[in-house]
Amino acid sequence: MPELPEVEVTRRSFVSAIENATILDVYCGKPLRWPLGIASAELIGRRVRTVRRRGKYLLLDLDAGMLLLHLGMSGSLSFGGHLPARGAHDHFELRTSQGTLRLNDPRRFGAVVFAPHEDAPQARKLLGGLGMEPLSPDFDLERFHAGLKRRKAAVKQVLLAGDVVVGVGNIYASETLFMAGIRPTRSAAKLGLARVGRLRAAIREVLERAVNQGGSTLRNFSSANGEVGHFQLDAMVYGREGQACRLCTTPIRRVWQGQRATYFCPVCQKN
DNA sequence: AAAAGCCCCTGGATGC
DNA sequence: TGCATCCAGGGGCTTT
Repeated sequence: MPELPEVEVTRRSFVSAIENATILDVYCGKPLRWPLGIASAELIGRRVRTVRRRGKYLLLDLDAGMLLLHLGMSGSLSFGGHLPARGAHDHFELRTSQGTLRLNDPRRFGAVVFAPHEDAPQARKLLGGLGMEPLSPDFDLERFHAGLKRRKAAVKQVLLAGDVVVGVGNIYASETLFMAGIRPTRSAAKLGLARVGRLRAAIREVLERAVNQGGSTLRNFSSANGEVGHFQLDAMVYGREGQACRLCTTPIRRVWQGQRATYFCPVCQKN
């Protein structure tokens, strides 16, 4: 579900529909990861300026303050004038003059947090440590290389940590390292410029393609306006333990790194 | 400062 | 069919 492409596709699917809408009512269901941080009544009457994205966070800019929204592992948004009746996992709703924004999140790892402004502690706590945006021009080779240089941990885990580059989730981490021919357990600091260059290209390519094709469909992703993503991630390694590598037929291996599965081809990803 | 573990929660798949 | 176990796409927090 929500890796960077899904979050971006979701944003695009409702940003123009919600811009300039006035908040009429707020619904909070079961608690999410953190409390909203403001009495919901205080949001009523404020207007939604626009919706931005930073990493996997959506930022709803209000005329006073902002809402930071995260989809966690199982969250999805819908926006519309006539949404179906609320279900058991619909835990947050913003009813506006232009439609209702609804968060469905079975596992409730997601969050909606109010911050008075982007430099306020509530926002800095969540956004402060984020790395470069992979699809923006500031994701250049030198800075990426420098960022990896000062991390001795395994490159897979550095990608996931998001403090060097954001938006590379567990699936894309395995996939992009395969594309770049890099062993996931390799120390990030030890990667040479050529490999870092291949990794950077792989990250850009995969994420960009997924965004352009409407979000990857790791299961059944659909954006806030109900459109279904068409990008079938044809995994080269992810989820393919024991199956033949699509390039060299060697069985794909699975290892655990920081309580998460990593997949790689021992031959195509020598080091 | 960085790295390693832990944990939040529900549901689907699998195995007995 | 029922029940237990394992696993899941994230990431902040606490402990080393």
